[in-house]
Amino acid sequence: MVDAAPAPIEADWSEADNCAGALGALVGGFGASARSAADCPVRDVLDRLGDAWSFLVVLRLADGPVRFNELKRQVGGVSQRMLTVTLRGLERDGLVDRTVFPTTPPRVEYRLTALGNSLVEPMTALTRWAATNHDSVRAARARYDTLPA
Amino acid sequence: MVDAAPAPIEADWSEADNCAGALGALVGGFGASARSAADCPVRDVLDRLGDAWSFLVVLRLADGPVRFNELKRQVGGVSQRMLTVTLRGLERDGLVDRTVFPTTPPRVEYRLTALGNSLVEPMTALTRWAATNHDSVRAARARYDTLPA
DNA sequence: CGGGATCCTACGTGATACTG
DNA sequence: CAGTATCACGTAGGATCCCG
Repeated sequence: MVDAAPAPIEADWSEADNCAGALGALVGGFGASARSAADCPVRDVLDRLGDAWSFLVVLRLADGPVRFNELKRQVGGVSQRMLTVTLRGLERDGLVDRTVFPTTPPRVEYRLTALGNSLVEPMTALTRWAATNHDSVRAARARYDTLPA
Repeated sequence: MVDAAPAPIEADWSEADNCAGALGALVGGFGASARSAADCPVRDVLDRLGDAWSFLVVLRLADGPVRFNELKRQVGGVSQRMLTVTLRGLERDGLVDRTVFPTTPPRVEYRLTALGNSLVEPMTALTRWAATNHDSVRAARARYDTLPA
């Protein structure tokens, strides 16, 4: 198997207002009711999209089905193992569909599920923000780094 | 200092189409031109929002200024160090503003900058998606985990 | 209260080799 | 081609102590 236990994060959020304020309300209101990260949608879902790879893979898959190695090339910089792990995770979460063609050599195609596709739009919003404000961020960094030691 | 080197990721994306397809176009088109992660807006920005903390902190800050320990409690589960590191990162990126009141005991307030605020909306889109589809994701996981060994 | 400095460990990650 | 298995490393992150 490839990395069994995902990490048994089990802190005590009993007093935490994890899903914070206005958005907390939007999300459904947590705080005292949330027992673990899994109970907080924001965390649960974002923890997965958190790792750059998942995000990039979904983005790439938004263009249509792709084969493993093609995907690997297009994403770029991802190791075979991480791509596999990432795809398994996305598949597990029902965002990606994996199809194996019993040919030789084997052919495996990955594509977004309906659920996965519904995620593309919100992700695009963030991506667009990134594109639009990339310069501002870089400028801010430069400024910050040129300050006192 | 707190964690100097951010991580010298310097792979060779020369052939990679990092910002993928349709969104790649939207983003500005990379591929052969991109030399490092820093050149890809999606990666550059998302790598920061990637870690759950940044995302959650910004979300919380969207409700208004907060003091350090208050923020720590509200986010929940974050260690003092990580909150500090996270806030420094956000400050560096120009998303968060840090104000120190020279009182005793010290009082430090964090609030979103204009740039930070502009990020709230796209983040909300993702958050809303998470809230809406959390059940589907959990269901998918349960299904996946009950399959063949 | 806010946070800097240290120490220490787990696990994420890449490189490599093997299979069908 | 599409993985799986193994190993070895780095660093992200938690715990702690202390200072202004």
